[in-house]
Order: sequence, then C-alpha cells, then structure tokens
Amino acid sequence: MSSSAAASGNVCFNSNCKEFVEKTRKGWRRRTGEFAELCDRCGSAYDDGKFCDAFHLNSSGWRSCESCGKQIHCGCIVSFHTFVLLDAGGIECIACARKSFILTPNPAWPPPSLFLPLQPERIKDVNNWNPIAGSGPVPWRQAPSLFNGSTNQNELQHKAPFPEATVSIDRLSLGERPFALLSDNNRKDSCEKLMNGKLKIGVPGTPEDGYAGSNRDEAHKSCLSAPWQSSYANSELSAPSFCLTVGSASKNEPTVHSKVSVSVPQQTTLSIPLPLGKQLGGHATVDSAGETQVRSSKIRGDGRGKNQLLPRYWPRITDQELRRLSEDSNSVITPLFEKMLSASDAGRIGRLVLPKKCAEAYFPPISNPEGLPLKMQDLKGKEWMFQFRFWPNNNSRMYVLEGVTPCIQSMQLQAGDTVTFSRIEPEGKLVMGCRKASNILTADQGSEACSNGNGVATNGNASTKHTKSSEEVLANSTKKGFSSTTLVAATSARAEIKMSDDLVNESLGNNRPIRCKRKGSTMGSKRKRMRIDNDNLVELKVTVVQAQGLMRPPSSGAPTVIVIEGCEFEEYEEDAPIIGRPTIPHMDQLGEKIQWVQCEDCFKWRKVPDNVDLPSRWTCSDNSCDPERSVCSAAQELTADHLRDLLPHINKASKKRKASKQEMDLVETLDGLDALAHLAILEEGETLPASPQATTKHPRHRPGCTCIVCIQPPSGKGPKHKQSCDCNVCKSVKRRFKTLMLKREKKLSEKEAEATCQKLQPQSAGQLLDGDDIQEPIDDAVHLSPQHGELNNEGSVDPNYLNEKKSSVEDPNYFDEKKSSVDDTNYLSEKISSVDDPSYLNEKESSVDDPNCLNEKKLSVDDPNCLNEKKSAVDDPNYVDERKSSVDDPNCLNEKKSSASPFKGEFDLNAKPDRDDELSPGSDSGSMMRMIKRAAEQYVRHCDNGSSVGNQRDGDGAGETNPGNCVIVSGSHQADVDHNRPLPISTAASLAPNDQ
DNA sequence: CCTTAGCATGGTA
DNA sequence: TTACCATGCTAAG
Repeated sequence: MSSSAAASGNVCFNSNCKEFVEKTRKGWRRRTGEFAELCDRCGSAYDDGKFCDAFHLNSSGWRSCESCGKQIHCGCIVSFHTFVLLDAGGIECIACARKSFILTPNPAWPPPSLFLPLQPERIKDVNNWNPIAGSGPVPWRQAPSLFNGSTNQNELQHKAPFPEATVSIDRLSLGERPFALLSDNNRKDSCEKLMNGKLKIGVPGTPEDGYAGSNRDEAHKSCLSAPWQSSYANSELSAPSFCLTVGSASKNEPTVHSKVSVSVPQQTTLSIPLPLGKQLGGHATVDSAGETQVRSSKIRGDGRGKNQLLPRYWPRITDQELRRLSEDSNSVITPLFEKMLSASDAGRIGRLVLPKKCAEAYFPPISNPEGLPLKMQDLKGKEWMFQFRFWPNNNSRMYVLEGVTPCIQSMQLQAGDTVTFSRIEPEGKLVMGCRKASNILTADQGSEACSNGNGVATNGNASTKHTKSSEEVLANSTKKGFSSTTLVAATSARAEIKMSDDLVNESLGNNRPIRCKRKGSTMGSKRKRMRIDNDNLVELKVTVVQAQGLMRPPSSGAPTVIVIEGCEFEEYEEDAPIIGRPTIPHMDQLGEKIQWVQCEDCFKWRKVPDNVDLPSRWTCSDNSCDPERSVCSAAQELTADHLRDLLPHINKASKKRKASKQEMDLVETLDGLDALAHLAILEEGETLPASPQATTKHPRHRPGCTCIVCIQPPSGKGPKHKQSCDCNVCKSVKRRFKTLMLKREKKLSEKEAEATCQKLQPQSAGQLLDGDDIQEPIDDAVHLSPQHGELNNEGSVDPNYLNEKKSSVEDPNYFDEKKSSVDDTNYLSEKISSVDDPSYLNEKESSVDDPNCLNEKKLSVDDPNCLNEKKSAVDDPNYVDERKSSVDDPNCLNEKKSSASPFKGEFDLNAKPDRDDELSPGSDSGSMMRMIKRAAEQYVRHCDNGSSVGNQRDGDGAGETNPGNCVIVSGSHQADVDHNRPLPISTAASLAPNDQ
C-alpha cells in the first residue's frame, strides 16, 4: 500500500505546482489508493489545511459556514470533506456540524432510509437532523475496527482479513456524506458535476482527485476520506465504489484515515437523484464504479423497498439512548439498524439472524461462510465477540451472528425485545444496544420516550406522547370527516395506545411489560405468527372501538354515524371530537357512579364523578371535583390493592405471563387485548379469557359505561336490559339503531323500487347470476363441501358454534387481504373464538349494522366481490390442500375447538345494509325490509329478555333461512342468491358438512 | 444422548 | 414471483 510508487516521477502532484522534488510528501488519497505526491510546500499546505487557501483561493466554490462563518472551499476534493451541505441551504463546516449534531435534541434518529439509500429524501425530511460526517450508517469499512479487534484503520489496512480491503481502503471513494447533505438542487448539481467531472472528485490525474490522505490537520477533522469498500469485491464485487469517508479525527490520529465516514453504495447509479441506495445490499451486488461516476449497477431485484432497509430494521434509537451511548465520549453515534429478536434469536442456539441487507451494509463483507469474528460492545461497555458469518441459502445468504447468547442473556433480552446496532464514531466501535419490547416506540416518540437505566421507558413522557399521538391522529382523522383514513388513523392510534398500555402495565407494576408485537414482524412458530395476526386483528377491532369510545362529541354537535367497509364511524363534520381520557367506571361506597382516572403527570388515580368527560390529558390539576387531590403531590386515594381489583385482568394476565409456556401463549393471545391501552382497564373484573372462547361476558360492560362496546346489547350473560330501560347503554343503542334503521329504510325503499323493476325481468336476472361469479362459489361450495368434510368433521363446525349461533364475523375486505390467513384453520378457529366473545360482536357493531343480524344469526353472504374472492380461493386447489393439510396437522386439529367452515368467509355478518347500493338487480329488498323489521323486533325482544346473542338464532330465522337450510342473508346478496337459486352454501357447507 | 453446525423448508412480505 | 428469514431437521462432533 505504499504510496511512494505513485508519484509519477517526482513532480508535485498539485497541478498548480508541478514542482520537481526529490522527496515528496503524501497528500490526499487518490482513487488508485495511492497518495498524491506533493512537494514539500504543497504537502505542508495540505497538512495544514491550507491547501485550498493556497491554490484555490481564486477558484469558485468558496462559501461561508452557516454557523461560524468560516470560509470553506467547497469546490475541490481536498476540501470536500470539510463541510456539510445543509438541507436548508448553505454549508456548515464539519466542526460546526459535529457540534450541532451533538447538541441538537433531535427527537429521534432518522431511519436509515432517510440517510441511506435515498439520500435526497433524507434532506427533505429530516429538518432537524444535523448530520455530521459519519453520523449516518456507515458500511463496515468505515468502521473497520469492529472486527477482529482491529482498533484503527491503519491496523485494518494491514491486518484486514480481506486483502482487498487493504487496497481498497486507500482508495478514494465518493462518500455518502456529500450527497447526504446536499440540498435538493445542490445535490443534483453536485451530482451532475460529479458525473461529468466538474467536481473532479477522485479523478486521477487531477490535483484534486485524490484526497485527504492520512495526514490531516485540524482543518481536516472529520474530513471525508474514503476507504473504498473493496472488500465487497472480495467475492462478488468487481470494482471500487466511490465514497468519501470522513477522515481522521485529528492530527493525533494521523494514521486513521477513515474513522468517521459514510459511504455511498457502490452499485448505485449515480444518476440524479442519486439513489444512493446501495449502501445497503452492499457486498452482494456491488457494481463497479467508473472514473468519476459510479456505474449504474443492477439493482437486486428484490423489489422490496429497493435498497432500503425494511422499516422494521430502522434504528429507532432515541436521543437519550444516543446520549447514553455517547456520553462517555464525544463520539457520534451512528445507529445502524435494529432487529426484534425472534424466538430463534433469543433461543439457546445463540444465533442471531441478521437481516441480510443490514449485515451486508454494516458488517464486514465476508466471502467465506466461516465469517469473521466481530467485536461489539454493549451499552455497559462490555465487549463481546461474535462470529459474523453466513450460510448459503437459496442462492443467497443468510447472515447470522453466532455466540450471542451470553450477550443476550446479559442484557436479559428475550424474543420480542429488540437489539440495536450502532456504531460509535469515530472509534468505529460497534455497539449492540437493546430495547425491551415495552420500549418499542414510534420514532416520533423517541426523544421523549426516554429510557431509564434499565432501558425501561419512563411512563410519563411516553405516556404523554402516546396520548398525544393517539389524540392527534384521531382528532385529525375525524376532523377531516373521517372516512377510511379514520380507520388508518385508528390503526395507528392503536399502535400508540397499545404502547401506552404497556406503559400502563408497567405503571401497575408489571415487571415484565406486555410485549408489543410489531406488525409485520414474524417471530416464533407459525402458530405464534398466526396468533400475532390475530392479535393485530383484535387490536384493530378494539382500536376502532376504542377510538370512538374515547371520542366525545364536540360542542358543535353530535356526530353522524356512517359505515365504511363494515365499520361504523361517528363522523364529526364540524369540529373534531374531543378525545376523552379513558377511565375506570366504578361505583363508590355510596353507590354513586364514579370513574377513576389516572393523572397523566403523576400517574395517580383520582376519583371523579361519572358524568364528567375528561380530556385526554387529564392531570391532577384538572381535578376540580376534588380540590384536595388536585395536585400531584396529593396522595392517591386508591390503594394498590384497590387498583389491582379494578384492573384485575391486567394483573392476572401479568401473573400468567410468568407461568408456563402455555400460559405464555395465552398471554400472547392477550397481548392484542392488552394493546387496548387504557381501554383495557375498563375491563370487568374478569380474567381475560383463557382462550378466545372463554369470554362470555361483555368485557367492559359496567353500569354507566358508555363506551362503544358497552352500548351494544349485552350478550346475555351480562346485565339484562329491559325494553323500557333507559340507561345510557340502551339509549345509545336505540339511538344508533334507530338511525341505522332509518338509513336502511331509506335506501331500501330506493332499492325496492329498483328491485321491482328487476323483478319484471327475472330471467335476465337469473342469467345475470348464472353468468355471475357468485354462482360459482356456490357450486364450489357444494362440490367442495365433501372435500372439506374432514375439515368440518374435525373441527370446523363446532356444535356449540352452531347452537350458540356463533357465526364468524368477517369483513370481506379483511378477508380479501387476509385470505391466506383465513385459509389457516387456526386463524379461522380463532376468529370464531373472537366471535364467541360477545364484545367482539359488540365491537363489530360497526360492521354489523344490524345488531339483530347477529342476534338472529342472519348469516349473510358477502357482497359479490367478496364471493368472487372466495371463489378464487376455493378454486385454488391449494386452498383445499392447504386446508386439508392443516387439518391433517394434529396440532392444527387440537387447536380447532371450533372452527369455521371453509366458507366461513362467505357468511358475512358484516352485511351492511348501508351498502345496499351494492345490491344486485335481483335483490329482494322486500325481504330485506322484513328482515330488518324482524331484526328490530328481535332487538326489542332481546332487550326484553336479555337473551344472548347466541340464543336467538333459531328464533325468528325462518324467514331468513331458506328451505335448503341455507344460510341467510341479511342483505342484498342473500337476496341475489335467494332469487336465483337456493343457497346451498349454507349450513351445508359450513354448518352441516355431511348433509351434502 | 446432547449440542452444534449447517442446510432445507416454508411462511411472509 | 422472489427474496428474505425464522425455524425445523439432521448429521456430525
């Protein structure tokens, strides 16, 4: 790696000098890996950081640091590393950049996607982020000390396990930094210049093409140097990439070239906007780089977020964590990525599967499956040595860190927790941090969701944040008049709230907070994964419920109720609804209704009258009802035991978490419910269902509770309501029901007129149907039924299920999206179980517009689209096969206490009268009307005798059940079928398989 | 028989 | 359809 040979003759490499000298001095590193040989004068100037002053003074490109005003030359390679381009425009010298980074309380680290592959985006989005050289995730090469115990670049260069690295590291590369910091225009401009050579960075033969060599002065602190990521070339890579890397930190480390650096993905095309993307994906597909341009490279066709880390790997390190990491030094922490530990990762095998892209981007490239030892330190500074290696896998690689068990155990991590990988710059040390599952927070909460020494989030901030976040999301969405965005928002809010719930649990003293499960993360067995899916489902449904449960009408008026995609939403057209604070309804000793509410600041529980609507951010100071306890310092009236009594399920669930594995499974099942945050605390003093079916009581039905759940008809085992009952629950239900009935009536009357016309042409209608996709599923239903006999016999049809009229509630859309999930009998059975839970039905009220549809078990046929979807599923041989195999699986069978028929999805209790506009021409809206009326009557009866949902199925269903024992439809679809052919779907398929 | 290493499989996105 | 990756499986130690 000697650079001496580089000198062509002994002419000073500085084109402005060309002085012949006997002995040259090293200047910047050239792309060849050699150093520019400078004469003594030039070399001194370079070393002193005055090279530009001396030779480029009259050149263009001088700019002032936005912070200190220092003049920085921005137009040559020599100075290229001494500044950063600010996204707001202007530049900042590297020293200022570093300072500002250190001092700026950025809320959270921007995800790598912001500063990695798509650099430009990062500029746009991360306003507050003051990037500093090397602060972005840097490929391993810039942190070579990570492996093999190498402690500095120099050492690496000589000891690197990859010979190529030694060479490459000396090469000039075009670093990420310059691009990362370019404002949009500048970036483009600069990139173009880079492309066309105007910025002759790294172009051999020009004075500037080299770059900061090993000797740099203060002015070159953190200068961009560039270890070319040649090691990539080790096996797959063919050529160097450009990357400017941050140079040595100071004179004191003259031999460390690239301690802090950011590199550009090699194979990324350097076209504009620069998809710097290949920072990730590193070694496997690095393409060669040209002279002044990086050649376009083939982008791996993984098609998924090309070149980007999946969001789940984005480091969500918080500012506090960053500070913790860096408090011992002035280092800059570069969060690289994180990973939620899977069961395997946390298991005893000691292998932590690394996301491929992360591994390739941030860890040393390895061509040998044996891999390399990788030194890493934990947050306590303890160093660990892991083996970073890979296995060939499907023409790809599977990267693992071996020997992580001790470390993981040391951190007391388990599946579901998250390990974070960061790098300390400029040391280049790799740091393995961790975050307990309970601490998983959204990025925007990062700064506030501080961790204490144990890595446990402190309640206050996080909780506040959550609340705020949920509130904002909800309010925002609803204010807009809601719509599907509301659902999205609610979903988001769910995430927030779920986390809050974790915090709640913590506040309740649960040592082991309930684990958050990140959607999309797959961990554990298939069974677990399925359960996780279910959790999500539960979360979603509850979220919708919760969202509305927390909403209070704004002063401007009451909401209107609309139904979208089977979900009912209260729409606030004028003002955003008030997001209320969840409380625990209770009855005091005097028998008066009160509610317990937790102060957002001190977390003490305060008693307030039942009729008080509390803002989402309620604190003791808001406790005007009880002046004595209107300050946080006031003692909590509620004892811990009392609180425990109020929150039994949480505590019980907590205990169960510590029990057996089976119990763990239960807990995981419950996690979804636990995600309900404060809503969960409204739960009655019942243990959470030991199984999904176990829930037979209305979970949150308490006198006075007016949440959306509780305003549903009781499921039978809860308090009975008489028809004359005018409690809030009944009033609410009646109000809503009335509203819905009116709506339906209106629509149906329209439809009826239309249907009347259609009836004049029954044949055509029949033809239409015959040719319609709807028919086929029906046929399939019949034909497939025997095939599913096994399934049905084995568990798909649970007698109880039938008797109790537990029918699956399926949102067609959900079905569409979750078809594969639905294929899984576990899923089905669990879904059924969900239905067993009255609260589920209740909460699904939004989906099932007509409560009586449920009460009477009016199974409804989905809309045609849904049927079509299902048809395709049924048509798919795999569909049957998979189901069959599922049945063949004893485990599966064991789980199928009750399961849905394969056609479960075809019965849609979500039938939405409000969607009558989807009626097909053959619709029998007359039946519909009758049915609705009957439903209304049923409801009244229901209220009267307090019968459960399930017990009414056989009641008045004759009219809705066709002669063929078909399942009947509450809506037009049924009508369609009814009109054109008896609906054999039915029970035949789903309820009585053998009848076929 | 237990543990480990490596590969294979299949679910998921 | 494909890549990724969690985890199962099995041979080797």
